[in-house]
Amino acid sequence: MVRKSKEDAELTRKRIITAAREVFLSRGVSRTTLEHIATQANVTRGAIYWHFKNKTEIFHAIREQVLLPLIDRMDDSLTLDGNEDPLTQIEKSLCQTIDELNDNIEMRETYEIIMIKCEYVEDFSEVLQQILDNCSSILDKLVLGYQRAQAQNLLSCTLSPLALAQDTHLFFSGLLHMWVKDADGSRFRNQAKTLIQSHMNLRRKH
Amino acid sequence: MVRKSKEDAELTRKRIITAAREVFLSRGVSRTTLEHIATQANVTRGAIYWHFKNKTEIFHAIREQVLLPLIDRMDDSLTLDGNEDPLTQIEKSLCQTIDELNDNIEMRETYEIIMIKCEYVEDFSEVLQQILDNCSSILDKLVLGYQRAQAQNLLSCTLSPLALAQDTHLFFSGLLHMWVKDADGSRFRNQAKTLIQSHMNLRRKH
DNA sequence: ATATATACATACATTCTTGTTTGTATATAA
DNA sequence: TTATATACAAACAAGAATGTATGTATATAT
Repeated sequence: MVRKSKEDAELTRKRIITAAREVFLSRGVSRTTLEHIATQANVTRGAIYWHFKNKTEIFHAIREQVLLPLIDRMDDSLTLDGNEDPLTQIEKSLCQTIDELNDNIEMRETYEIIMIKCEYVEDFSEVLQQILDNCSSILDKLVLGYQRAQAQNLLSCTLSPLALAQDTHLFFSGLLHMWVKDADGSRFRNQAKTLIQSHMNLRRKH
Repeated sequence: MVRKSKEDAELTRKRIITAAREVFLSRGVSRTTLEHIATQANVTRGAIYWHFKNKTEIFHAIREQVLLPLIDRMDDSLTLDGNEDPLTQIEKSLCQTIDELNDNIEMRETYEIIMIKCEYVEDFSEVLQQILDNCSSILDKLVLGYQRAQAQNLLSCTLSPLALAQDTHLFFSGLLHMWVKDADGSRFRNQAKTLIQSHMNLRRKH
């Protein structure tokens, strides 16, 4: 049998994406061949070429599958003003992302691939720009949070909301990178939340 | 003519390293072949195989050429207690690294390769451990600085020196990553020092 | 019921890479 | 001065990896 129903086809597509994520993770993006992915997915390269133009397109599919939902959640948790104070809100939002990394295998693997199993050249260099754009949008949300904190007189210092947001953003970028690299968890993964708490306490009045 | 003097041979070795750095930067480590490097260095693969076992060894040579001196300088500027106060000392040390990245082409290119043009799998996964070890040593130096700052009652908050050092370390890691990704300089490179200043001001009393 | 497009598998041709082997001119040591 | 090791260049062999072309069974539309 060859021809599958539409649902079956969509299923193979997803199998290919999952397989690619697994192989990318263990072999790195550049070193994995379409044959590797095909074997892992129990299909032939024919199937892959049917669903995707090339390896780069699979990479983008993996990214979208995980990143698009994440951005939405990040947006929500930083924009919605609940009944928490702004600083707690920021803290919870950061912690929530760490929780996601811990709980969501696909997200964790995707992050790991993006950060340390991929070379940003040629086709992939545009991803860098996307990452920077992404950062800008997160930064904007943080600025809003700190502005509200300032308005409510919650801040321990006179730094501008922008400066605080930039500092938090860089802190969190560093944390994510270290989180990924710290495979055994001893240095960063296990104490990520404590680090976030300290970071936020530094800007809390009193 | 084929056989060169020892000095000439050492010179070709360096030419190969420089060529490799340049090609790694533009094509990524995985996608560059030894032929690429040879062409760039105006030698044949024979010369490369004479001086290095394989591509991985060239990568390590590039890393050592830049990283070993850096670690020494970092050690010095954080360990030596000059006549500055500890917080200023930390700030200057961080700024100095940024200056180095701006001024030293080899260092800048090497950092870029290590951070976004290299996949940490197989032979390269051990580099991750080295990076983490490196971080530990920098963290230790920062802790010492903050301990002295605390002893001199310079700190604005009650956070432990360790917590402050971890926060600074993560901030600086994030900054370096963004510095590298921000090729056009608009978002991070041009204001790196301001960001460092803000970061340190956050912990200064007064 | 039949035609057609779909969802692949299989086979093929071509190009890249790598590692090794062989050759060789010449510094250098003895 | 001669022998030997050095510092490469050039040639060779073999295997990967890619993209495409072709084959084909079967959903699905008509």
